[in-house]
Amino acid sequence: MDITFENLKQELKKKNIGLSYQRLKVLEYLIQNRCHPTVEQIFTELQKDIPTLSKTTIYNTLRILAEADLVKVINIEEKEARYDIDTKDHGHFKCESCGAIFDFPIDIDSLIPEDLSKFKINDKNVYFKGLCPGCLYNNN
Amino acid sequence: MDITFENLKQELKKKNIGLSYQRLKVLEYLIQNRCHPTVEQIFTELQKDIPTLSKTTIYNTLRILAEADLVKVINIEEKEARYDIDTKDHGHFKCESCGAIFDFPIDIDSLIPEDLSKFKINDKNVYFKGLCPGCLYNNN
DNA sequence: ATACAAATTTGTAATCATTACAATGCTATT
DNA sequence: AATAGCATTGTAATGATTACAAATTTGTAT
Repeated sequence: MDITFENLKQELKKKNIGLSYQRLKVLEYLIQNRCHPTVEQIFTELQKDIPTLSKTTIYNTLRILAEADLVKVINIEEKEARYDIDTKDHGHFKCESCGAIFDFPIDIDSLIPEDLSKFKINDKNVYFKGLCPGCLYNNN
Repeated sequence: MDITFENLKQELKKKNIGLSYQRLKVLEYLIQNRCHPTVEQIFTELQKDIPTLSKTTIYNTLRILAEADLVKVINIEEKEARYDIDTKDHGHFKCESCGAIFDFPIDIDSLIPEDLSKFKINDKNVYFKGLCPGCLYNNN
């Protein structure tokens, strides 16, 4: 299923999550900004539309969306969480020079070892770090 | 190369890292406690041996060991970092019920897609979350 | 051994993302 | 319009980590 605003609204309804203006704005932002934004980024941008916006609302909304599996939390950094509207399995690469986070395809399931056959896996994360082609080229 | 106290001491010398009592104690603790301990755990335990020990020393030591690639930082949790003396590639599974972290073998390199051929990969992490066999059995 | 410089440790204070909580505001239903 | 329940807001608390400066230890040259 495609990640469209309408589809996600359906999902929220299906899961009995109220479609408040703030929540829809957060969703909209995540759909349009696939750069794995931080709470700070989302807050700063949406504040332009909603002057009374509280950062707590962003935290609440993201927690609810994550619990409903509509958003994936990315803990690739030590300090600040990032959020991804794409919940399908894929890897993340963080450039240690420019800080950008890149998606890459990865077939995680094909590598799950026999050792885990008795475990119930709810969440799979593959994080790489290093230097992206641009920074390598510029010797950053 | 095996992970022994003596081998690690050699590594420290080779990298011009002073072999202070505190640093050796941290290494010793990590070798003997492969449960991916937190700073708090390491500090609490070593304090018994070194009453004047400061938590800052644990942080400093772990940062130095990690920079020297003698220890791997595990950011599988949101808040607290964990540390692993085993720097060879392997996956980590965190049980969301009991909190235990399990190692599992995984051939990460075979998964790296063509898309990343122009990236320099310095660090690879595979983190799963879910329920371990024990907790599944006990319906935790 | 002594003195000195450099490295290391220590303790306190600051930082900063996240969470707790209570008060206010909004929405839907009757 | 009244009410109840949910959502938002703002402030204060939490807690891991870092900054920093003083004190201690270590290594080295004399």
